[in-house]
Amino acid sequence: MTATTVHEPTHREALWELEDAFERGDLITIFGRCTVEYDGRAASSLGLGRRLLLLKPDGTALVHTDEKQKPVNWQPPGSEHHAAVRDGRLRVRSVRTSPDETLDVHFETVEQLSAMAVSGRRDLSVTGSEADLRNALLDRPAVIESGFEPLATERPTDAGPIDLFGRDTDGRPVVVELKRRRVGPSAASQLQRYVAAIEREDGDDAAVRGILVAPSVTDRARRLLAEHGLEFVAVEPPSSTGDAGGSTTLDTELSQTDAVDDSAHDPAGDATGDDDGEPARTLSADEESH
Amino acid sequence: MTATTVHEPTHREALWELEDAFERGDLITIFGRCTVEYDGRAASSLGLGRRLLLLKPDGTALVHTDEKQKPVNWQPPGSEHHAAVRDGRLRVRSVRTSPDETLDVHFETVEQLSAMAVSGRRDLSVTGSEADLRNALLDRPAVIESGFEPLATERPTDAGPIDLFGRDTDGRPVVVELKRRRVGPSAASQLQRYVAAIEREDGDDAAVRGILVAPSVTDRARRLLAEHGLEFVAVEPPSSTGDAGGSTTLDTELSQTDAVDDSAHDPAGDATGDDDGEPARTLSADEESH
DNA sequence: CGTGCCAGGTGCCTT
DNA sequence: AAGGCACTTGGCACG
Repeated sequence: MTATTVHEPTHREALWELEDAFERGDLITIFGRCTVEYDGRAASSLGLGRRLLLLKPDGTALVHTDEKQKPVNWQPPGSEHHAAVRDGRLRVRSVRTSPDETLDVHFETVEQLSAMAVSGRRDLSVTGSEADLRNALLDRPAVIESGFEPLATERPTDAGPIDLFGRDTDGRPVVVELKRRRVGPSAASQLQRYVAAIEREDGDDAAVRGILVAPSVTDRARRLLAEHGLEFVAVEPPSSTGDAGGSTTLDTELSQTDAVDDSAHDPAGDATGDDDGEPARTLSADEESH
Repeated sequence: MTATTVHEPTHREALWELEDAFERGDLITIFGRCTVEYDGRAASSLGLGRRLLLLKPDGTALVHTDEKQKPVNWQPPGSEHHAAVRDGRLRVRSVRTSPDETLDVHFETVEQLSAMAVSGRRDLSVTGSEADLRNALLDRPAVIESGFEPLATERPTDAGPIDLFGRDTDGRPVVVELKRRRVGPSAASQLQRYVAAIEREDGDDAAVRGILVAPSVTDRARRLLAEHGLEFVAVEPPSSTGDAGGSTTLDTELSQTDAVDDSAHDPAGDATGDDDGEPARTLSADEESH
């Protein structure tokens, strides 16, 4: 049996089971009436109630109620779990250092205690990240702008690494900041910092352009972009469902190593057209008043 | 009994128990060998392995392994849980809309299924937040600067709400941005946006000062502050280390004013605020509400 | 280990 | 509902 459970144990029985489970490196769940106190980076206290305590062999401790996704209290991995019986009651204490933090769970009653041997693949691959978006744009740089030439990704600057750096058809340096979701003012500020850093470092007389690539942008961010002469290109992240008007959709089905050249495969009906103002994809922030 | 558990049920038995537990609004844990697939804002797939599935009556679904604090897969509150037996195996599906997201857990074997009736106080009071820091500073504005006069908190601007707004002894407007942790460049940008907003809105000829209040600042952020003529004041956030008692003591340490640029308005000495000659006072940011 | 930044961030609150 | 932001953010990658 890979899962052992005791129902309504005495506090001392629970303690024995707990220590055995710690020994085996099991994943442990304890359900019962308890109080919770946390003290460390902040401090909190939680009155008596039925909750689920989840203890992981890596030192994680999670206190869950019947609501919300986040635990009401927790302790990060690397903490040390200790169990003891004080005043006839089970106390589970999870401690870590730097910063010093302590989580105490005092059980009034233990209704159930389970110990499970957990194993299995933990390799989870998530697609749809910003890195995926970047790769898609490297495959099709024209999505950003016709003739845009990528030169570097994660180019380091004084202000931090630039998502995508390149040149436009006029040879002007272009800083591209990628966001996979609708962006607020902070992203505009971030782009502005990068542009300023490149202007300082390269010291070129050629003005540095800054382009924010995201599905959409909030009003404040749009104004902030305009203030700094930055641009915005609407691009839906890869593998996203639905299509918002005026934005380009990237499909990353090119994961096959064979580079199927589908450059002619342009789904949008709008002309790939002349380089005079084509507002469908690239819009200058100071002209698009909405 | 408030917790019912079945060990190694058949998939069909597990389904019955599950549906009963859904009906009762129980907190449910399922432990077994399973695969997990998620598709929505992103997409992921997880191969066969022993994991713990936690289903909450509010629609939350969490898949936990033996490591890490965050679940390896999840579904936020408001989702709908569905259970079914397909090909003789239990499948738990959690779905939500806007955005459309689906989480599928296919069980090869169900080793344990528990249903628990959870109730209890959920009122958690956390001290040490940014709001606490702000209250402490309202009590002792001299910590920011001798003679600083707070005028408003959360003052709205075009760039968003300002944490703390006031005037210095010369009557110049001061924008204060509070952070409870060591800050990076984004906080400096945020402060800069607020200062610019106030300068636009008030249109005063009096230059607007910006002060970042935080425990410490990274190098890049420091340089960024200097660039924009912004200032930094080191203040430790209220912490409750050393006392596990009921009332949280917030001892706000007084640190030296650290004017970043040389055009410092108030260099050296008197900003240490020793003019009020008080021993470090304990500031209660939170009335004993329970 | 600190620094910086993305995240399927989550949660809270205001407009 | 959308926007803006704090968070015991968590987690990762890099110097």
